[in-house]
Amino acid sequence: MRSSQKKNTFATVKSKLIMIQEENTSLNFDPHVSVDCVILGFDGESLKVLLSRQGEEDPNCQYNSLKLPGRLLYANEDLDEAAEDILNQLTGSQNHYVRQFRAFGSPTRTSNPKDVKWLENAIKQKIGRIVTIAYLSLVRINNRTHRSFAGHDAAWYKVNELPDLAFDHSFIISEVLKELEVLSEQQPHVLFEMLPPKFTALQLRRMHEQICGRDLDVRNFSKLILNKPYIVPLDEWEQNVSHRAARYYKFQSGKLKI
Amino acid sequence: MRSSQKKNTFATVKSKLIMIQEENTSLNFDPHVSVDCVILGFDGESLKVLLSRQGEEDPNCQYNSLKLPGRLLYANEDLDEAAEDILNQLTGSQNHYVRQFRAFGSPTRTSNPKDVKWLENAIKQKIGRIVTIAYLSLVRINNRTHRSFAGHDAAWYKVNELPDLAFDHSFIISEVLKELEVLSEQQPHVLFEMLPPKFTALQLRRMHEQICGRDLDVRNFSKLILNKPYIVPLDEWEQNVSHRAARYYKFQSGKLKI
DNA sequence: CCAAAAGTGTTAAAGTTACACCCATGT
DNA sequence: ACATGGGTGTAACTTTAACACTTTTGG
Repeated sequence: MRSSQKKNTFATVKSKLIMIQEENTSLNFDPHVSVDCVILGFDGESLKVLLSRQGEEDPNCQYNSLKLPGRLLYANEDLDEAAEDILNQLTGSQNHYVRQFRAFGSPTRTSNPKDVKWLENAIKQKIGRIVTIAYLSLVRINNRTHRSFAGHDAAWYKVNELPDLAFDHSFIISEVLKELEVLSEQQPHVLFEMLPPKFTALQLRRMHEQICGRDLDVRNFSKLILNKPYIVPLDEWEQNVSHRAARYYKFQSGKLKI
Repeated sequence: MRSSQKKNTFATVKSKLIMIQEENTSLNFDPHVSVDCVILGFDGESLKVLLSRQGEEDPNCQYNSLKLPGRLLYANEDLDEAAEDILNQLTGSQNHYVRQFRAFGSPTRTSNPKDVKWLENAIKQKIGRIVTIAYLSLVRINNRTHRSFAGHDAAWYKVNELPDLAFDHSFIISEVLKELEVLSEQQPHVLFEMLPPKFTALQLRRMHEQICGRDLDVRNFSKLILNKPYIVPLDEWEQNVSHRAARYYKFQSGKLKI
């Protein structure tokens, strides 16, 4: 033991340092790897995305304080595990849909001066570059969802009215929203993760309208969606509404033949 | 200049080394990031994937010598750039389709002893973990494509008859093939990157059959595909075939309304 | 004239779109 | 009674799937 310690002469240590520095700046430079989650929900009116706020709400703040929830990847952690963990930290372990979306690795994605400032402050080390793996997830908005995450507040924001976000997070969200439109056509059943256990036809239709960005015909929508075997009508109706009460439906995950 | 050099005292250098080592082994341990390309082609009969062979063809070789072409990400290089570069190294700068597919980052994906052996041999440093960003690309198979890549041979292999591959590359390919089936339905025009400039209806149909894994009706296929505006018939026919000569078509990338 | 692959149309079924009126409830 | 949103059906059109015979060419 001792004898191996003794090998740390100035020359040896310095050569190791140079080796590592070269490694970090040349061919095999290793970027940091992070996982960011685009967590989407629907409140009956609008599509919303869960963002975490870093630091003060001061509008003169020196860095972009709103960002997607995410963090650097831990050692020995799978990408999917990291995404699940981030999600659970924020929303508890309720049901949700989560899927890898895409990696974003532009060398300039962390170069905005405001973001550099934040990174240096938050991570306490010089960050050259971060390759992030973005995840798309769909959850139900409820009160428990407003949890703090790593000491920072998380809150829901309408996807149509987003302020400036850190890094390329605005871009990532816009790409995810395009993907969501595809998803709503190909696997409409995953969208039910965003609805309450009981929902009306109107809620269901509004959600689809928000996602595909246009109004849908009421009658055609009923035929196409409400007749699916995985949507079952309940013997419950709205209460105390000043018009004919709407029926409630539930999602039956059993057989989801489309 | 000189005075700043002098700051590299033993203590300073050693503390830097420790800092870097800690950074590499604790919470924010940084995995290596690589880009691997699933390069697909069609030879008129079968779907094929371009694999690179590392080292000898000896069946008793100590490591899995066939793998997807790929490499670690360079500093200041975008993910898409890396994929394009890998592709160009192998195939020249002909037309091709290339798109990010998915990141694979299981901590155990590099733990097969054969693969560890190869990594140590090839990269000359201890590799804890590699997160790879897999790309899907479609190219035309021609003679120029059989290039060497970083000193290793590359060759086409039928996707239905693949031998064991290094790491999780067999899995990555199988996932990409599922994606290709989706792609062939949603953006059938990208498939033309795999066909020669002139092709017959039979070649086109065989390609689709290989991708979707079942036989297609000749007449329906003609109606659905050959009538697309982006497929234009030529006044050329096969020569010297012992049956009625088939017409050649070309792909017109101008207006690809589906 | 035979073998081998090319080329071509019709019909039935399913799915999609467009469109308008009466119903139930609270005020 | 009225204002508000709930709920329902039909007809035209488009898309998909199933299916068989004649044509061209070389040997």
